[in-house]
Amino acid sequence: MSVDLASPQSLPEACDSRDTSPISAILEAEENYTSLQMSSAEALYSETASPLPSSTDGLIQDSPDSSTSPQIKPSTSALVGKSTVKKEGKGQGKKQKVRTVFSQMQLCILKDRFQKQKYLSLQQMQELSEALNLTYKQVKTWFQNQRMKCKRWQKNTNWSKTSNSVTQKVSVPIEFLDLYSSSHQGCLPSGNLSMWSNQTWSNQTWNSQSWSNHSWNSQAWSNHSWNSQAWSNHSWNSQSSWNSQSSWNNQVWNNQFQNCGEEFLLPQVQFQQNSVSDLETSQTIDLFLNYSMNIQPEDV
DNA sequence: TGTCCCTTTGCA
DNA sequence: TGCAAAGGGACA
Repeated sequence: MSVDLASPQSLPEACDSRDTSPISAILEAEENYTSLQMSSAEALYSETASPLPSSTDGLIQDSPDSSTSPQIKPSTSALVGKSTVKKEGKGQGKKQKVRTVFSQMQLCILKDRFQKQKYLSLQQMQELSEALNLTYKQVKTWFQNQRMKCKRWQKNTNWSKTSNSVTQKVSVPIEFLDLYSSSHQGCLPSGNLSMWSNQTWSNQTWNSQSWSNHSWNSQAWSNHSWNSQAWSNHSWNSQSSWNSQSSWNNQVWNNQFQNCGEEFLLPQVQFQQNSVSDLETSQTIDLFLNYSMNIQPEDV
């Protein structure tokens, strides 16, 4: 795949003044990216079975427990990742499993959100799914899979801690970073991708100098991030669907992640733990968009 | 009803 | 073949 998602040349539409909202712009950019990703066969398929391919369309809606999703909304375009169905054959009685391939942009936003919040309330999941043009169920499943992935990582980490305290210092960050660094690969400006590879990521790479070189500074982030006061004022615990178990788990998970080296692994000014809100979701999208367009936040 | 956990399945 | 989305059972 040689398409450069993030380069401004690839996203001319994102600068269009028709719709300046971050969501629209980012989804529009995503649409272009998806269309570029589509093979000719897929394009043909999407023509004949429009609006497929889309992870949110009929195939998903037909799933047995899709009725549990608070809402199923029709897809409007191909801006989501593609989903495929294996052509008929085995498993006549069983429904074919559809495996959605989330787009890079969707993964960026999902992972960014996950880093800040391991558990989402029903409403938050709904809003996120709407923003990403995914189904509620897909977002829920993604978060669950991600939690399991993290748990496995923690298990391996603990195991390697006890078995090899020497190599742990090196192996843990590399593995852990995969959760985060990989999530941004598709959103980065062209030419910088190598910076985000697991091999090259290091404290050395992301010192303050590197950040200033990448048009990001702490001031920009403080302008776009919620401070602790905002965080304390924003009570997502008040949501009706937020039960005590979820709340507890959320705290445990977030604490676990804070305690397992996140502050060491992540650039100091990158993703702040204290910002969890729907407003921030749009801000995140805004930031990703600006970043992908190589625009400094303070210029916006 | 959501989460955990394991498994199945599709794709690069 | 590994990864990741999704299925499904057990549990609270």
